[in-house]
Amino acid sequence: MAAKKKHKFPKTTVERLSYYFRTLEGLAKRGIDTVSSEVLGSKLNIKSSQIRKDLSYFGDFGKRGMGYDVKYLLKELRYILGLDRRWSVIVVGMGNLGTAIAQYPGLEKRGFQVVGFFDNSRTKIGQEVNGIPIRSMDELPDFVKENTVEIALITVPAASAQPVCNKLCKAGIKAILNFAPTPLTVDENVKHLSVDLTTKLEVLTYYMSFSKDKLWKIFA
Amino acid sequence: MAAKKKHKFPKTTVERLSYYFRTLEGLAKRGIDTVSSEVLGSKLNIKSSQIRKDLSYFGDFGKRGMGYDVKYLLKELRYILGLDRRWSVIVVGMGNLGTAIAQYPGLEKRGFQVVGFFDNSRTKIGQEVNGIPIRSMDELPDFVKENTVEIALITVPAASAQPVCNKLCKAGIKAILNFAPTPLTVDENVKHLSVDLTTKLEVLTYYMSFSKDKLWKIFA
DNA sequence: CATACTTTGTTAAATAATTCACAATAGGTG
DNA sequence: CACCTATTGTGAATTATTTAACAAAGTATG
Repeated sequence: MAAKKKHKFPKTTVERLSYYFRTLEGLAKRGIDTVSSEVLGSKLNIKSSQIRKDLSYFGDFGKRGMGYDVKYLLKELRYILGLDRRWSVIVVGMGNLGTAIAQYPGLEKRGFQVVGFFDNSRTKIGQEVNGIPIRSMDELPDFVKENTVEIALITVPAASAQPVCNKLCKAGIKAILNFAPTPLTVDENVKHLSVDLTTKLEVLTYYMSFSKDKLWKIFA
Repeated sequence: MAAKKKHKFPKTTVERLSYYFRTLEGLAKRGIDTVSSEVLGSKLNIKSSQIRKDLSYFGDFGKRGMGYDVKYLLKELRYILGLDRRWSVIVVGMGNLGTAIAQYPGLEKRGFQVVGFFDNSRTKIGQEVNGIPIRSMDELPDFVKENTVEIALITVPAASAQPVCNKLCKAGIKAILNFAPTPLTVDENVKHLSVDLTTKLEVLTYYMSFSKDKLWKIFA
């Protein structure tokens, strides 16, 4: 089952796989059961050769002359992206952003089960969001262990992000998605990425001010 | 004043400039007025040569033997990133995410002035957020023109993102930051980027499932 | 003011990512 | 079943990005 090939591949490949997956879901929903790299690429503004190469890092999923079977490729990508299982997620920092993300329906849909909320504000602790209580930061280490939580979303202000991150690492979390606009120093073995609203806006204003270039096609 | 050099530069350079800017702000706040590329790099897990190269695309901002004057470099980066002026921003889609972002203090701090909210839900129109009323989508074109709005944040569900985008382009918006998990087709001359929570999570779960690699240092 | 020390800006080298181009192959057709 | 068309998978070529290395240029010191 999938992931059978050897080579190193570009860091951006995995991100593109996610886009392919999403686009294929749309095709499947419309009852389309075969797609060529050319057609898939045209929907994403990606060259067909890029798609074929990305997929080839993981296996031979297509049929020459015929293209890719949508359902089969979806199954393979689901496996590669780790979406064939459920992941337990906690949200740390229940301000506006944390609360919004906690209720984002896209999480459940992809198998990300939000099982706990944490904050250190007296007024917030004990309140419920989606029927789940907001817990004190002191409860975090035990909670992570008892519920085998693997992923944490950090939605605290920039200044508290690093201490929160340290606590999460110590508690044995496996991955962190950071929404605080600050770089984090994270344990070697903990995967982490940041999502950064402010930086994206600044990239936009740079291009608005100085450039006629289009931005990345992939983000289109 | 800045932006004086010729060459093409990597697409990722602008994003890094934003990180440099943010880090320099921190240094300035701590009263530090000179920094070397080495020290700046160590704070961001970026090689000093990368920093020097990125900056060199835009000008000669440092002094050999001395490093960079923090305040001066901040001023130059502020100019390059278009942060030396105010930008009028609207938010389209006032669900949880839209509401959260509308109240994000980082926007005002960087000169992004949120001047209008739009939604098409009867129950939401007329309500106020931060003292600003939520308006009907019908009012959008006139509002954009009358208030010279340049940036729109799309926080509607994936299915409505493209129609909203079309409306924004027609209304003469200059840039779009898309939070809906779907690719958009946008007018040639409208800059746009997407911020994608789901994709980032899927990248994480791929790496959790299959790889011992660290993720990008820049996002650390 | 000569020497030692720093640290930039830049050219060259090394790596990485994308795109091209085409042989290999599956399926359809007469 | 021979030929035609479509489209993959991939090695080679191209393009893009990062890193190394170092001369140039500044400060500090005795």
